[in-house]
Amino acid sequence: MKLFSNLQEQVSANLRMRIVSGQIAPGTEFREHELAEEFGVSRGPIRDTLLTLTKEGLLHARPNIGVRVAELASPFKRKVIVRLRREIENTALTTWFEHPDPVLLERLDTNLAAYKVACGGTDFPRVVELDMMFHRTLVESADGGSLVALWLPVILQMLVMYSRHRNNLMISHDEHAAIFAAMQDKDHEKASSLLVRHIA
Amino acid sequence: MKLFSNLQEQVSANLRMRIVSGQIAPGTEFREHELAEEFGVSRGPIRDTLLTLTKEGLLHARPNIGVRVAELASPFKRKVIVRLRREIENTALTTWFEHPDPVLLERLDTNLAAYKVACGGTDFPRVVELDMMFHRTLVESADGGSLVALWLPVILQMLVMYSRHRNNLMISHDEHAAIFAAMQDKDHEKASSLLVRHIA
DNA sequence: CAAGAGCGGATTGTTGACAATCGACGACGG
DNA sequence: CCGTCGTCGATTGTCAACAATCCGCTCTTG
Repeated sequence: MKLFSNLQEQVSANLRMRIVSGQIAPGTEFREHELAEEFGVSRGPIRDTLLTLTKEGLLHARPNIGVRVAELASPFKRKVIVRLRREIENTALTTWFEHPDPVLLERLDTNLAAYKVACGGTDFPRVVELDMMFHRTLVESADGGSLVALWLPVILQMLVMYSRHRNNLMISHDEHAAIFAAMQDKDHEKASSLLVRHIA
Repeated sequence: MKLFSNLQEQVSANLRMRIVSGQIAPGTEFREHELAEEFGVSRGPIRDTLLTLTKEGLLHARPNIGVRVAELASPFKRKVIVRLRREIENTALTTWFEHPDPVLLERLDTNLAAYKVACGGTDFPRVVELDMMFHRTLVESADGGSLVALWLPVILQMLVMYSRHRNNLMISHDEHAAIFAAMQDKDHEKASSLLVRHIA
């Protein structure tokens, strides 16, 4: 089974994680031809990828000039982003507590297990990916995942800011586990409080 | 002076406004070849356009199948979107009141004049565009416009829901004018209240 | 008659070549 | 010596042809 049906998604997923995990520094310039050669594809899918990541806020594109990795968000933007992310994820959490579906708990449990394993390994982008996947699973559970598209650019901005420090992601796992535990206990108040504090 | 440097932006702006203003119904399928013929360009820029509008939430794309105009947002999603938009725009307004720059007032005044004229005309997409531009100008004024990218998908979703009824947009003008007046009077409380109530 | 494999047309995905545009460098003139 | 203009190389923008994939239809088969 192929994970991605087209090249654009493969390249996008790869580059996205490399940027978000801090492997590529802000300001780095991308040349379409270089990327095409590196990934062994033509410039077509590369152009799609650059457009995608630009819309996600990870790249900054200027017509006829080129594209570069976006600079870190300003303190002002950070504050707004934190509030937006809290708004979205806490809404999803509240929705779940209205009809607590055990399927979500299963998925989060699976994620936490994989997260713990990844923390002991050396594949850093993988750790970032699992961190993000925990929250994505939560957001997807509400209203058929209609909020994911709005939520994605927000969390990507946050990850690119914080994932540079490995320590954050280890702490992150414990906080995820605490939120999960509160959900298992059907303690809405506590889970919500932990989630909001986790997002900062 | 050319308004857009490349074809993709021209086509995107055109289609975006046609969708947002309700000229193209949700569910409508797009064929790349047809659009290419209609706009007199090749499929390349069309593909970029479809990708762009998909990321903005106006289109729904399935790999190897095709793309169609996205369905109207669910009531759940609407509530979240309203809160997100209030969060962003009210933050921008608050920021402005910290250092009230008359340049913003000028721009809003210009917009209101054009808005009023457009309301009397027949170019409906133009009216929608000016409605959106009022809020965009506000959001752009804060922190060098860093919030615009996050704000865009949100307002597009709202416009596509409400712009189907011409009446809303006439009322909208008066509410814009009221917000503008409160800003002129340096009445933060009132302007903020009007803005939040306007966004619903 | 129903279910499923296989064919055919239509549509998207990918590619390499060609055109347009921009930034840097150097020559020229004040 | 400094500023300006023009040329050149590099890079992005556009295009049309080719390949891969999917949907609907038909034909077979139990």
